[in-house]
Order: sequence, then C-alpha cells, then structure tokens
Amino acid sequence: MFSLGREMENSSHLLSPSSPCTSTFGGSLPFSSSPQQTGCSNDHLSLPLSPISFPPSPSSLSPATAESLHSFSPLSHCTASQGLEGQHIQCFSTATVPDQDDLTCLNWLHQRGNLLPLQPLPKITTLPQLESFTPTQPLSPAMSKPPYSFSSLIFMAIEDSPDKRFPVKDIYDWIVKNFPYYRTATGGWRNSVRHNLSLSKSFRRIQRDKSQSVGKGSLWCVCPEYRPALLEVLRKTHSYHSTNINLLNKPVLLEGAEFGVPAVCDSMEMSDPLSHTLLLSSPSTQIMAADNTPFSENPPCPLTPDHEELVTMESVEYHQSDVSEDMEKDPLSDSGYIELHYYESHQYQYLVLPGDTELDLETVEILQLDAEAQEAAGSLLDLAGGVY
DNA sequence: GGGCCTGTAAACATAC
DNA sequence: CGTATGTTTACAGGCC
Repeated sequence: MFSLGREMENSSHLLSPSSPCTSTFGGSLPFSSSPQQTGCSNDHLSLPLSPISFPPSPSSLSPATAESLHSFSPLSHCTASQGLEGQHIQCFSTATVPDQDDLTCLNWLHQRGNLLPLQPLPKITTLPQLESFTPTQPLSPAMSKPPYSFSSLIFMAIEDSPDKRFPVKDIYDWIVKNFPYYRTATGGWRNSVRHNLSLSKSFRRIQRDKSQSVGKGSLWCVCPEYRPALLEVLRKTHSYHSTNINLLNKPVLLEGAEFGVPAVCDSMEMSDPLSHTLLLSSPSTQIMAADNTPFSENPPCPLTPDHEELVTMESVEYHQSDVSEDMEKDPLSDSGYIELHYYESHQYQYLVLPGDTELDLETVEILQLDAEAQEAAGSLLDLAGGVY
C-alpha cells in the first residue's frame, strides 16, 4: 500500500478518461512565444494521462495496488472502517463537488492569502479546532530568493488583486509583502518586474479610468490566453518546491503514538514518507484523539505550518455533523489547485487537503510522491474536478 | 553549439 | 525638476 503512489506511475490501467481536454506540459512561460495550446476552453488544463477513477475498481488493479487500496479504502472512500492495522482512520466527506466553471481560477489567492510553500498559512485558522494556531516563521529561509520567476510573481500578484489588475506599484508591494527577500533586495528587481511586464505577452497594459485615475501609470492584467500557461508554470514550481523539497528528502520517524493511537507502521515502507502522512480534509476535518475527543478539546500543541519534519500515520475522524452548512468554502475548490499544507505537531506531520477535493489517498500519494508521479497521474485539475 | 528562457542592467522616453 | 512608469536593448547564465 505504501508504494502505491510510485506504482501508479505506471498504472495506466487505473487511469480512465475523465476530461476531454488534454494538454502538454510545456513548462515554459509564454514569454515571447505563442500561447500554449490546451485544446480546451475555459482554461481547463489537464495532462495527457487521465486521472484515476474514483474509486478505482479493485479488480482493475494489480495485486499490489489492490492491496494498497484495500488497506487505504477507509480514507479513499471516505467511509468509516478499520484502516491500517491497528489504526483507526476515518474520513467522512460531506463536501459536494463544486461547480468549477474555471478550474484554473485563482480567486482563492486573495482569500487564501498564500499558495506559497515558504510562507505561513494564516488562513488555516478557519479550522475551528485550530483557533489557537499561530503561524510561525517559515522554517525555510524566508529571506532567500523565491523560486518563482518574475512572471510568476507578477501573475500571482495580479491574480491576488480584487479586480485582477494591478498597477506596477501594487505589484511591487505585493511581492514585497509576500516575499521578504525583496524587502531588502536592491532595486534592480523592480526594473525586472517592469521589464517582464513590458516584454512578456502574458501581461497586458490597461489604461486607467481617467475619471477615477489615482496614481501613476497603467493597470496590468493577465492575458486570458496565456493564463493557463502561467498557471501551469506556477503550479509546477509550487509543486516542485513543496513536494520534492518538503517531503522527498525528509527522514521518516515512526515513533510515538500521539493521542494514544497505536503507532503502527510496522508494515510500512520506511522509505516512503508519504506513507505515514496524515491526511485531513481542510477546513472541515477534525483531528481526533484516540478516545474520539476532538482535537480542539485535547490539543496536543499548536500546529506549525510548513514544517519539514517527520511523518507518521495518525487517526483522523471527520464528522459530518460538525460541518455547518455555512462553513467557509475552501477557496481552493474553484482553483484547480490542490493545495497541500503540512502542519507539524510534535513528531507528527499533518497533510491538509482542501475539504471538498474528494481526493482519495492513493491519488494524494501520487500527487506528492514526486513530480514525475504527478505528471504521470494527471493534473490536479482533473483529479479535483474532472472525474465526477 | 544553438535556441530559448530568465534575470539583470542600462539607456531613454514619457507621465505625473 | 525629480520620480515613477514604460519601452527597448544588451548581455550573461542555465537549461534542453
């Protein structure tokens, strides 16, 4: 079960067509180049490989994979049953499949405030049981240069703006606000921003409304036809840095049984840190202690986001009744992104998924195991929305 | 090695 | 006039 993700790289039989749209992974920005051909309308990105069916039919699986799925079926199918050996894993998903007119929508950016692996994740406090959670400084060097190109930074800034358009100065401010590196960087990067704006076909200059004009210069927006490519580059960069760096190179400890939950994992492959990742469905998931005491009633410690630490399997229970109808909708549901957050509590690391992605564990493993697996498994967009 | 992408620097023009 | 903005050119480094 714990090599499932990697195994599924080659498990094309698990993949069933779910989206009429395919595209290639260009991986390059449309910088002075033609737009990436997605062959799709509404910016729907996907990969040549189709996503996994949900849930995969056990009969269609290789023995090892089927065994894996069997072991993880509780979480995969979000129903209550006995999970890992001696381990109680429950996940009830009440999320409905969201309308995703635009699966690449980044509206969540300004809601979420963060899609960056090197940044704190303050919005996670929407988890009711994590009210006391206080973001800490990222462990990664906050002052190091971000991995994102200027085009990506500009793209994020514009997408994060309420009107999807920003003057240059606001782009500066956004970058400085979100990437402390640029607070102290010399001014040359601003020149680079302007250079990118002017040179890249991805961005378009809009004349300000003269009647409401305040400030110098024009407004800049993202050209819709280049948006999928920008999004793809951003996603790949984000994925690479959050997955490969945060997970794949980390040691694995299987010690301890927080909340009194048996620390199983004897059968786990020690080499696969994701095998021991606790998956939650944010924001409507509760971490449960062994006695079913909600996490909020028995918090072991504040969670710290983005900790590159150890991973172990833990109990999780998701109570449908605990989810109010008006609970904040995960902005990621419309984004086409699957944002994976890692929160650490002692020796445990929790992987928090958007609440309504309805991803099953094997899919998640594929998404995280490595970049190649991600590409082989299909885009997050299809996984999130294309199969229902 | 060549092409492309990206970052950086610089010069210059224009607008505020 | 100073500063901000926008355009353009040039060059270097990395990657494929």
